[in-house]
Amino acid sequence: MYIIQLLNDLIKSIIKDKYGVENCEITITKPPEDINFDYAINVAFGLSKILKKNPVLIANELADELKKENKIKEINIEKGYINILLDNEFLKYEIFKIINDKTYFKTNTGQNKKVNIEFVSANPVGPLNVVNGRAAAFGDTLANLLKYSGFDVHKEYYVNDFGRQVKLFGKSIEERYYELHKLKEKAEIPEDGYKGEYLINIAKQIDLDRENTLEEVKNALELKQLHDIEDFFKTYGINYVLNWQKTTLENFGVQFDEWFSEKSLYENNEVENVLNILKEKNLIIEEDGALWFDTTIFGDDKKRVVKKADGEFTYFAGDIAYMNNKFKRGFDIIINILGPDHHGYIKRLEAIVKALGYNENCVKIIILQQVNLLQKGEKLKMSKREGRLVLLDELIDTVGKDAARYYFVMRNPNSHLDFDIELAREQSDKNPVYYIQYAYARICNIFNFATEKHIFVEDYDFQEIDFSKLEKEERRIITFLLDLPAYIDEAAKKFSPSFFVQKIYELVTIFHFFYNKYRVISNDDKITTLKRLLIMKALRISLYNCFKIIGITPKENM
RNA sequence: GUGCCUGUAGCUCAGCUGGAUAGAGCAAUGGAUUUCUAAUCCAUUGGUCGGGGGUUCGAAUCCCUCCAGGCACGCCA
Repeated sequence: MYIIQLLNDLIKSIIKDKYGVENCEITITKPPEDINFDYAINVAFGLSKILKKNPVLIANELADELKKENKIKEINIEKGYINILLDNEFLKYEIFKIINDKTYFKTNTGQNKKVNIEFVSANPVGPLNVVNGRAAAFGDTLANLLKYSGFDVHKEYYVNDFGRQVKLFGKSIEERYYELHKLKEKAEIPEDGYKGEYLINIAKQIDLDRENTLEEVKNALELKQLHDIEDFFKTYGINYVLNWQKTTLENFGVQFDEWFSEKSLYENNEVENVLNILKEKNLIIEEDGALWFDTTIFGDDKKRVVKKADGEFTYFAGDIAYMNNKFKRGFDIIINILGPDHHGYIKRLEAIVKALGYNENCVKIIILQQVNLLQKGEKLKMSKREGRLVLLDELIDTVGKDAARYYFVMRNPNSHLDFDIELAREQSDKNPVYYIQYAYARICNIFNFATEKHIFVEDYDFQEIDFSKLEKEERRIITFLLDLPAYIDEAAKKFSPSFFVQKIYELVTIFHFFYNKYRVISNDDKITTLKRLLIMKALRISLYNCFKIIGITPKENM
C-alpha cells in the first residue's frame, strides 16, 4: 500500500470516528513549492459543508488526531489545508523497500482482472505508418501501466484478412507478378487496388521464396484455376505484410500476445452464429435484399448493414463476432483503441455489447485523434492506395525508437497531433526524451564514480545510514518515489499514458535541479555521501521501471 | 444539416472527476562549471484560459449559447 492510500485510509477512519461522516472526498496533493511540507490534505472544505463548521477549526481537530501517527513528523494548517511532513526514519525505510522489493511499483488495484487491449490493427495490405505508430506507442504503454497496476493484460492485434480489401490487395500483387514476368505488358491494377511500389517488391520476393511459382501459376492459368491463383497471391501478400508489420513493431519495442484473424471468425462459423443470436432477438431486419442490424434500438442513429445484397458480409459483421468472441474468452475489461475516423463506430460497438447482453461498462473505447503530417509546414495528404505516406520504419530510422515513442505518448489522445517530419528529424537532440534519459545516465555515472572511489553503499547496513537530516530537494525526490505507484495506478485508471510521462518528466526535473545544487559524493562527508547514494540508488531503480513502462531505453552513457 | 474532437504564452502543448498565485518545453534575453557528464541548472520577458451568459464561498475545469478549426456520417473499411 502506498503512502497516499495510507494517509487516505487514516483520515477516513479519523473522520468516521470523530464525526461519523463516511462519504467525504479526500484529496491529497503536493503543496505549492514555497511550502516546506510533503503533502497537502484538502478535506476540511468538504467536511465543513457537511458539518456546517469552520474549515480551519475542523483542520485543527483533524491535525490533533494525525499527530498521534508516528509516520508523521510535523503538521501545519494553512487556509484550511492540512500540510504534513513525514518522519525521516519512515522515508528511509521506504527507500530501503524500493531498493529491495522488486514489486514495490506494482499494485493489486487490478485484482488480476483479465484485460483485452486491442490496438494498431492496421489492414494487412501495407506497411505501418506514423499514425499506426501513435496507436502502437499509446497502446503498449497503456498495457504496461495496466500490468503494473495488477491487471492480467492480453495485447491483441486484429488482422483483417477477410473481405474486399485483402482481395483487392491480392489481385494487385497478382497483376504486378504478371507484369514482372511479362505475362502482361502492364499490370492492370483494379480501380480500388493498391498502387504502392512495395507490391512490386512483394511480387519479386515470391520467386525468391518459392522456386516453382512461375510454372505453377502458368499451369493454373491454363487450367483456368483462377480462384486458386487469387487465393495464393492474397495469402502470400497478407503473410508478407504481417511479417513486415511484426518486424516494424518489434523495432518499436511492441509485441503482441495474439494476432487474431478475422478470417477465423468465418471459418469457425462464429459470424453466422452470432448473427443467428441477433436474429432470435429480432434485431436483424431484411431490407432491399440486405441484412441489417438495427442498432438504433441501442442509441445508434441509423441501422447498419451486416450482409450485403450480393451475399457478402460487411466488416461490421466480423466485428460483432469478434466482440462476442472476446467476451467468450472471459475478459473482464475490453479496451479498443481506434483511429479518429472511427468515432462513429463507438455507438455501433456499444450496440453490439448491449444486444448480446453483455455489460457495457466492461468495454472501453479510446479514440486517438488524428496525426497531421506536415512537411515544411504543409499538410501531407495520406493515402495508402496511392502509396504516399510516412512509414513507421522511416520514423524509427530517422528519430529513433525512443524519441518516437516518447513523442507519441506525451500528448493526450484527444489532441490532434501535428507531426512535422522535418522538425522531428532536426529536433532529434532537442527532444525531451533525451532530458529524461540523460538523468538516468547521470545517475549511472555517479555510481561509476563511487566505484572508482571504492564507495559501495551496499556494504553498509541500512541502520547505519543516517537520514536525520534531509534537504528539501532530497525530500522531494524521496516522496516522489513513494508516490510513483499511485501515479501508475492513476494513469492506468485514467487510461492516460501522457499523465504518467508528465510525472516522469517532473521527477527528472527535480533530479536535475538537485544534481546541480548538491554533490552526491564528497570526500569529507561520508554520512551525506551514503545517504545520497542510497537515494540515488532508489531513484535509478525507479527510473528504470518508468522507462520500461513507456518503452524507452535506459541508457547508461550518453 | 447531424454527431465526435479541439480552441490556454509568439510556437507545441499540460492542467479539465471545481480548490492555495494558470504550468512546462521551444523561441528571446542575462547568468552558473577548481570537485559525480553543460544533452544540465538559475533568472527575466511573455496569458481578456476563443467570445458571452449561468451555477457557487470558489470556474481554465460544470451547464447554456455563439464563433472558429478538424474529422466522420446506411450495401465502405
